This record gives sequence, C-alpha cells and structure tokens, in this order.
Amino acid sequence: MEYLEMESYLKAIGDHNRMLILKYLTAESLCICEFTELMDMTQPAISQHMRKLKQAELVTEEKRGRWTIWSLNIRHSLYPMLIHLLSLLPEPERTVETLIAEGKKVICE
Amino acid sequence: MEYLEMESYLKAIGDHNRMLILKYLTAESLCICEFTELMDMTQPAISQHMRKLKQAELVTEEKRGRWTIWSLNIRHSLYPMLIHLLSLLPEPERTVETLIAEGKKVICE
DNA sequence: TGAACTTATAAGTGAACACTTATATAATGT
DNA sequence: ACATTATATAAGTGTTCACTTATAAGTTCA
Repeated sequence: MEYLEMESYLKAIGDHNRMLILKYLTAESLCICEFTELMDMTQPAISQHMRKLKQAELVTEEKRGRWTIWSLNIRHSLYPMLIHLLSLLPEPERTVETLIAEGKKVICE
Repeated sequence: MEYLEMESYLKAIGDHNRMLILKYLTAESLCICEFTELMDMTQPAISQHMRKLKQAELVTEEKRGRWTIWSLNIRHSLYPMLIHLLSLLPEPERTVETLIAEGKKVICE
C-alpha cells in the first residue's frame, strides 16, 4: 500500500464522529436517518461523513426504496485492523436497542 | 481508549510525511538533521512534525549535545498496531545507508 | 398529481493543517 | 568572546476540514 493511500484511509477513520459511525456499523447496517437519531448530528453532516467513508472504501451503500443502507466494507484489506481498532473504543451511550425501545428503529423495505 | 484520544493518535499518523518519518524510525533512531537529508523537507517542517508526533506520544526524544535524537515510543499501547501498519508501506528510496555512503550520517556524541 | 419522507448536494464559515521564511535558543569548538 | 551548528519557535499563507442552512433530487403512498 502506498503512503498516500494509507493517508487517505487514516484520515477517513481519524475523526471521532466517523469512528462512532463505524462503531455502530460493526453491530449492524444502518441508514442515515438512524444515525441522526443515534448521534445528535444533522442529516447533511451524516451524509457528508458517509461520503468520506465511501471514498476511502471503508463502507458500502445499498439503496433500498427511499433509504440508503450503509455497511462496513468487509472486503477492504485493512478491515481486520479496523475491527481491532474499533474494539478498543467504548460502546456508545445511545444504542440501536435504545432506538427500538423508542420505536425509532427503521425497517427499510 | 476514548474516541478523542484515538482521533489524536490517528491524525498524528495520518500524514504521508509523518508516516515516512515513522517508517525511518522503525529501523533506527535519528536526529532532525538526518531527516532533512533523507526527506527533502526544511528543518522547521521536520521539527513541527516531530512535535505533533511527540504530542500524540508516538515518539520520544533524547537531547544529546546539540542534537535531539528521536525514537519510536515502544511503550505506547498501540505500538504493535503501528509497526504492523508501517510494515505495509514500501521502503523509502533514500535510506540511512544512502546517508552513510554520502558521509552524511551523524554520530551524535 | 401532490404531499410526505429520505437522502444528497451546494454554498458559506470558522478552525485546523502543512507548509514557508525569519528569528530565537542552546550547545560546541576555536 | 565569537562563529558555527542543531533545533525550536513565531508569524504568515493557502488549503482542507467539519460543520451550518438552504435547497434539490428521488421514492412512496394517498
């Protein structure tokens, strides 16, 4: 891997909000509107973070109806390292279970 | 490890010139003036990169006479991951052997 | 068709970044 | 003391970054 490619990769991960997004994605795939509920961020902010993560090939997207469902790109060569790195971070306060309890979990179909 | 701490760490690594500095340091400790010979960067630029790396506790410094000798901080909890990450990067074109051949290797004593 | 909903994009803003040149600080050797 | 050497810091600059608000684009369903 070249230096500039590694730089792009590390810069994509190296933001606390994107790390939190990635942490959520280790548990399950989610859509933008769920992130906005989980993370106290505006929808455009989330969208722009997803674009960054996508450009670095850290995540993949799947359009389903009006939703875009985001997943970790398990095919990336540095995926195992990413998982290890994320395992060192604490679980977020708001979880997908919180969403379910509040009736805000979206079934995208 | 907290999210903001991980962010500082990744941001410190996430620059191609600092990755090159770290790559050099995996082989041996070096002083600023050697980096300026190896890397086609000005001395203040190198100094400022070292300060960043030091703040993130990726490197340690040892003053010896007029030189400051920099080393990887092998005590950092993420040191093994750093080594793995750097192992994925190609060896630099200019090496310490090049310096020796040119008579520019400094013996700091 | 049109309203509601989800997401993406555009434009603007203040802060951080990676450099530059100039200068200060500190140790060495004559 | 003075010149040389090695490094650190200061100030300035153009670029990138992470947001904001506003709006556009696309889907669903009445």
